[in-house]
Order: sequence, then structure tokens, then C-alpha cells
Amino acid sequence: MSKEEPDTAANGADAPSWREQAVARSLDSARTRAENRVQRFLDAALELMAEGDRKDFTVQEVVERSGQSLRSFYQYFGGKHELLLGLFEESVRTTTAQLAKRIDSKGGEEPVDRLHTFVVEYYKMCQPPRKGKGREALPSPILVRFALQLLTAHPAESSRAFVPLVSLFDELLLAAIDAGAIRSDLNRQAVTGPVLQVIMFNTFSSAIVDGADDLSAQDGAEALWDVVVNGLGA
Amino acid sequence: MSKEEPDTAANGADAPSWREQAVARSLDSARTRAENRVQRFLDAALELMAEGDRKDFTVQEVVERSGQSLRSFYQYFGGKHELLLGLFEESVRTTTAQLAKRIDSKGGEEPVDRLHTFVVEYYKMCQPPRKGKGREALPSPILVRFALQLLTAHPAESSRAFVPLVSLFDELLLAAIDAGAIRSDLNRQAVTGPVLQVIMFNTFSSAIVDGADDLSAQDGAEALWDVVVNGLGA
DNA sequence: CGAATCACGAGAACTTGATTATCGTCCGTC
DNA sequence: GACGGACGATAATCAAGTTCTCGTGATTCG
Repeated sequence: MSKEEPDTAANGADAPSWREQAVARSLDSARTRAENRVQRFLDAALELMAEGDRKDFTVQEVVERSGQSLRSFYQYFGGKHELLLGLFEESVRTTTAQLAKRIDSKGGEEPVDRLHTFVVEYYKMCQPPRKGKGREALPSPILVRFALQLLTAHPAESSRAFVPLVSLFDELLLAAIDAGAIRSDLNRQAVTGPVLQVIMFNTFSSAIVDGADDLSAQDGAEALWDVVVNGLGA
Repeated sequence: MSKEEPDTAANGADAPSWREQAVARSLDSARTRAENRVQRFLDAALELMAEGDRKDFTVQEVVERSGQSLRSFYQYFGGKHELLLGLFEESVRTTTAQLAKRIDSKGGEEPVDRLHTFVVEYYKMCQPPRKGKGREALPSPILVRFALQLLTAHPAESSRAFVPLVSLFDELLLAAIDAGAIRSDLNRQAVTGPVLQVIMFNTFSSAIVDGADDLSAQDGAEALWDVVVNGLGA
């Protein structure tokens, strides 16, 4: 890759303004084609974990399912972890959008109510699907599983992926503080992580304590909210 | 050449004389011999993760280090996960004992103080080793990593392994409730998991939020305690 | 037009790590 | 002194990720 102009080839991702229009044509086709291919891999992976209670998938499976080749896969992704990261980012975006929507519709007037809705709804989304009802395509626990892998293996990347969710939470938190419902002496940065983490990985809590599973998702969520807001203290 | 006598070569580093003496000499029944072998595998694994910042080890390494054979390994362990489970159980026991000791010495008069000590000290133990000081053999973050693997892959076994820690926490919690410092309307079962989990996996919190690392272990621990006890509410 | 290039599919090959199988030896027992 | 079990050494197998090689159709460029 040494014989082309430095204008188009060097950037694959961000850098929106540039002089896109000028080279829109040639670049556009190449880019959309690439994006399309990437998306096909992502979709295939999503499909794989949606079906069955697949806890994991292999690169091979993704490749086959996507109708593309291993070669292409490694051309577009640096490795499986990049695919995971892609899935995860997308999942966080989706989840956050859905949360925002639910909060706008169900969240009450008060900022605390909106925060409450965030906690309860996010809790539910991270819960493993209860036996009985077929959910929509909500691969939430899968997301959680990946979150773990990514958080341990690639903390920096995952924190980038978490940004939308963290931002939403932070907005709600700030609003609730301004409204006087939440302590104003909090270090928001320092509090956001633990709160999101305790919700997201709530599944583990039950596993740690063994027989602590007897709450419905709704009750568990409300109980957690209670503790988060009021604390353990008398 | 790896055919030394098993008495001296197995333990190189620190001085967990453990049960070697007993075994080496008098009792040599089949059971103690077996336990000795199992223990050598465990020690070897512990050793491996103590040295370097090894995040993981292979079965081969453990086998070599322990001076035993692959065959024996699979004779005594159903697989790597059983070794992990063994390590984890032992680690929880050790950690719990150490916690109990610290609480007895540093914990104050009041039950809340003892609970406070639990939270703060356990927090520190689960923290990745700060650069600067050479710690004793406290493979805590490694423990945490394993906890994750086990919690996701073998929830039942891990909850069994957690029993000592959970019991200790529950005792302290109950005492604090009786003393009137902690809400009496709590479902202890339902609260223990989240609290332990948020302490143990605190590392993730920083990774989720990105730039939330600027607290010392002590400050982070106190901040978390504050939130746990007082909650977010105004 | 023809050659170079490229993107891509098909699939083999390589790598690491777990797990299993084979073989031979040592050691205590009968 | 033979037998059987425990054990070490080592090879074989299996799975999954990753890389490599070849071939082909399309595009480009001289």
C-alpha cells in the first residue's frame, strides 16, 4: 500500500469532514462495500448467539454463516476479539437507546424517577431470560458475558464502548442531584462504575450467595434500587 | 532430568510447611499420599501465578513445576477447572481467615466498625497490586480472575467455595443489625451478594468508566463504604 | 488487447492448549 | 520371583484461533 495518494486510503473510520465530496465516488463504493462485509460478519455472529442457547461461537461458524471467507474475516478484523468488541459496542448502543426510550415513556416527572427507571430497566435487560416467555431479540446475558471478557482482556477498548451507557447514566444522575434527590457530595465518576457494574453483573451475586434467586426480576430490581439509594445504614 | 526426591524440590519459595512434614515422614497411607500429590499441583499453580505477572498458566506448566506427570494430574483432577476450583476454594478460605484476623485486631468495638473493616480490607485484597511495594504472596487479582471464570462456568461449585466469606460477612451484618446500625428490614441473603460482588469486582468499575482510577486503595475503599452504607440518596 | 493487480473464496497448514492414550518402570505384596 | 497398581515420559488427538497458499474473476493500466 505505498503507491496511492495519502488522501483517501489512510483513514478507514472516523474523520468525517475531510474532502469527502471530492472523492466521494470512488471512496464511497469501497467503503460501503467494506462496511457491508463487516456488517455481514456482525450479523452472522448475532444470529448465531440468538439461536439456541449458544454461549459462544467460533470464528469458523461466523465465517460460514456470513457466507464469506476466513481470509476476509481476518482482513476486516484483527482477530476474534475485535469482532467481539464490535458486537459489544453495537450492543451497548442499542441497549442505551432502548433504555433512553423506556425512560422517556415510563420515567416519571422527577429526575429520581427517571434514574429509578434506568436502574430497574437496565437490571431487567441484564437478567438471563426467564423460562417461559420468548423474548424479542435481546441477547442481553450474552452481552454481559462479552463485557466480562472484554473488561478483563481489553479494559481500554471496553470503556470506550461503554461511553453511551455511562453518559446516559451520568446525565440522569446529575439531573437528580440538581433536583436535590441525590447527594450532591458524590464523586459521580467514582460512583457510576460501581452502580452500573452491580446491576450488570447482578447474576453473579446470586451465584456467590447460592440460594438468593427467589426474587422476580422486578422485585430484584426494586430491592437493588432500594439499597443503592438508601444504603445499608439504619 | 526431573527425577528428584519429592521432599525438597516441590517447594522453592515461601514457607508453607503445610503438611509436608507429616507426609514425608510418618503417615504414608494412600490417602495422605494422594493429598500430598494434589497439594503439590496446587502449590505449583500458586507458585506460577505468584511469579511474574502471569495472568494464566497451562496445565503443562503446572505439571512440570510440580514434578509430576500429566497422567497423574488427570488422575487427581477431572480437568483444569477442578484445579481452578481447588485453588479458588483454598484462596477463599485463606482470604477469609486473614480478613477475620484483621477485623479482630483492627475492627473497633461497634459491630458497624467491624463491618467497615471487612469492606475496606476486602476491597484492598481484591485490588490489583499497586506498583511500588512487593506484596506477600497475595494473588488476589488472580483470584478475582478465577472467580469470574468459575462463576460463569460453574456457579454451583463457586457458590460452595464462597461459603466461608459469605458466612463471615453475614455474621458481621447480623451483629450490626442487632446493634441498630444497619437497617433491620434488609433481606440479608439478597444483599450479601451485591455487596461482595461490588467490592470484589471493583476493578471493573474503573474499566467501565475509564478515568475513575485516581483514588488510592484506601480512599476508594472508604468511598465505596460510604456509598454502601449511606446510599446515593440525599 | 494483454498483463499486473486486487479482492476474495476455498481450504490447507500451523499453533497453542487441553485431554487422552500408550508404554515401560518401579515398588510393594503374595 | 511374578503380579498388579501407581506413576512418569511421551505421543496422539482434538478444538479453535490464526496464517498461508493457491486460484479465479474483475478491474485497472499501459
